[in-house]
Amino acid sequence: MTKSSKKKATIYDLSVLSGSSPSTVSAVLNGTWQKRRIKESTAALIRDLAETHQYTANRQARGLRSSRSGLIGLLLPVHDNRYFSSMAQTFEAHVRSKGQCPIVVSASRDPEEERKTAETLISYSIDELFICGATDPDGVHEVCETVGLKHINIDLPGTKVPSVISDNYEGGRMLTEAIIRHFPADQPLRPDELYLFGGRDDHASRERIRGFRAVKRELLGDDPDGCIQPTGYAPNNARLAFEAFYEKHGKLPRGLFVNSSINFEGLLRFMAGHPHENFADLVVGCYDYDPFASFLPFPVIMIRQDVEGMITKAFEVIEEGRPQPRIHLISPELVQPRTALTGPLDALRDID
Amino acid sequence: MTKSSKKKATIYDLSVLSGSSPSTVSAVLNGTWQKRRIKESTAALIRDLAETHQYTANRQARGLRSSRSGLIGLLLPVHDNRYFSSMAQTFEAHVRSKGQCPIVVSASRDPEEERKTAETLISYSIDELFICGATDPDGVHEVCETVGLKHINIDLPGTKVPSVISDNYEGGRMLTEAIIRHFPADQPLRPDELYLFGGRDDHASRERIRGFRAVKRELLGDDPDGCIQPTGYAPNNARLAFEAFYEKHGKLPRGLFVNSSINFEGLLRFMAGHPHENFADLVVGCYDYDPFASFLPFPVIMIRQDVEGMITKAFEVIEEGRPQPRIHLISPELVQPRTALTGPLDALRDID
DNA sequence: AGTCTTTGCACCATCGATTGTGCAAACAAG
DNA sequence: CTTGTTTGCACAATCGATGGTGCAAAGACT
Repeated sequence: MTKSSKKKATIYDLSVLSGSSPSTVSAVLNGTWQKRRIKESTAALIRDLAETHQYTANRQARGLRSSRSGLIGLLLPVHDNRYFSSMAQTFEAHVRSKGQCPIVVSASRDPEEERKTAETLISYSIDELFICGATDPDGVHEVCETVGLKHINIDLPGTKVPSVISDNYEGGRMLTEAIIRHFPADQPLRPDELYLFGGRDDHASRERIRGFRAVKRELLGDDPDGCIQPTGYAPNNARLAFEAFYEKHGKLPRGLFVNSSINFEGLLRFMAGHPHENFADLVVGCYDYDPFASFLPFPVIMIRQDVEGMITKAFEVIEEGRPQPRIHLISPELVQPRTALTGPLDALRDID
Repeated sequence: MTKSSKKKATIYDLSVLSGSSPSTVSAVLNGTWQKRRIKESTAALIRDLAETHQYTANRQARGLRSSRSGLIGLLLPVHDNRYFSSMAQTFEAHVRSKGQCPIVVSASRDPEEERKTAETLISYSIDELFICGATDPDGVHEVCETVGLKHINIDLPGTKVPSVISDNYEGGRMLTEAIIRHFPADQPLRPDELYLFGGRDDHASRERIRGFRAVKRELLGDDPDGCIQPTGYAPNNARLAFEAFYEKHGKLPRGLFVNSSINFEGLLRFMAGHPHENFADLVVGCYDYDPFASFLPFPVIMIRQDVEGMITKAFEVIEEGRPQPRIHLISPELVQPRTALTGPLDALRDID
């Protein structure tokens, strides 16, 4: 077993082996060697040694010195849902293509935890932070600001730095209209038959609700307050709301605008508890896309947010110097029932 | 704006402010101060200063000195799927509860990328690496081994270090049996009507196939080779396989064992292309659980792998000194159609 | 041959925290 | 009052890479 085993080679090891100084080795291996007028032959020798000894730079040492780490952070509410996991997948691809290392962490929609998590990432000297779906983006902003960390909001906007979010108003309108139009003309939906469940008092929910109500008024002529049921994002709270409605009316509303796929899981839980109902007349619109949900036994119209578009835009905006804290809207897409869209995974090849 | 803004406080700053030496400050703030016989009053003073100046240790500096980073890595094939995203979610909770920081990265099932990614993580001096679903776990092992990094395999086993995986044989048996038994006695499934699609030549697929074939032979008396269609994991390859079958036979097999939820997406894509088929007689078993898939218009029996159990076991095993490279089997769970299980998200509270 | 310029590289401080060691002051024992 | 012990902390080396500065040797020029 060669000496190369067991401990990583450092520039000092290579310096001894090559007969050059550590700084020369460093310069050669980090690309600044031309600027330092190192001979090509010296560089070649060192590169060779680095190769055979499998040298890779210690990022902590480099980061300590340069106060940059090569890490780019993504702060998510949760991992376990197709919207956010595709966010992670897309984010990772972008970061890796820039030659940096993604670090994706979730903070459970808890403002306190969001700040704590950001602090932790900061303690690793991350270079940039993408704040996605944060409950308190401006709180996270504070902690970034005090250390001069570049950051940007995604999915839910803040007021201090730029935000890249879905056009939730337009999406809410599209989805609501699609639900209404899905009913045949001879059995049109009444205003009190179209409910919105899920979400809470955040920007996205408010905008979707605004779109929902506007379209209801335009197309159905009325928009009763009681049809808005912001139950939060927990599946079980959504389930309880459906239970309560069902208890009271003996059925679900014919038209359902579900605020997210997580809330939609609450609807599934409700349905699992009512195995003999067939929900024949039901039309569901869900603000999020999940391929399996699209093929459920009742019509499910979905909104797919343009994750790729949002991430791309966010990277563009964050590169600008000190950009204005404006909101960039990215148009989402309406997805008809029984549609299997491709996603970030399709970009990967499958080795067989 | 107080001086605390703009740049982070270091132990040197606090050392000046408190009149103590940097080493004293360090000892107080990292908990080793009792061992160093620092007076309680000195410690209190320093803790106070640290608090008001929002001191947090620079992890890169600490890591450089101690050659530990506080980072624990999880290497995934992909993020964007409920199985792996729940893996990430669960992993993260465990790591955070140990006071460390999770770093989750995906490597697209590509052996080369798996090794490269591990190298990158190593360059950040991660403390442990969990290798999940790797195509070449032993390749990753090599790179970990040379630097003495603790690691463990999950989901797909290697031969060099312990592995914690699903009991895929038993799971394959359960799922196959459940599919067969789902057909009424008067219209029993014939051996050539039960196909397995998806997966490839990895340990998990082989074991599932072994279970599948064993049960077919036991219950149906035969087990034709042609019924095994390992199409890889890409949704589109699975779709093409379904397409081809349909082309040839004018219908799908009545019984379908789909090797993963990603492959199942291939089935959806196929179905989207055949909108007028109703697939009335179809029974699908899927080796993975997705709540939405469970409620599709045909019976879908699923296997939920015990992610929480696997992660917990993996943490136990990795704590043992130099454990044997044995395989730990974790039993998966059979999930009947129309079942909405709770997941890692339910452990989070929802603030309203 | 003497001066000036360029080439090629070595030296050393530095980033922030950790940790082994040394040592004065306070206290105890004789 | 002297010697020995404990308390409480400061000092300084160290982790690995970076980058400013300095300087000898080689080449150019007069």
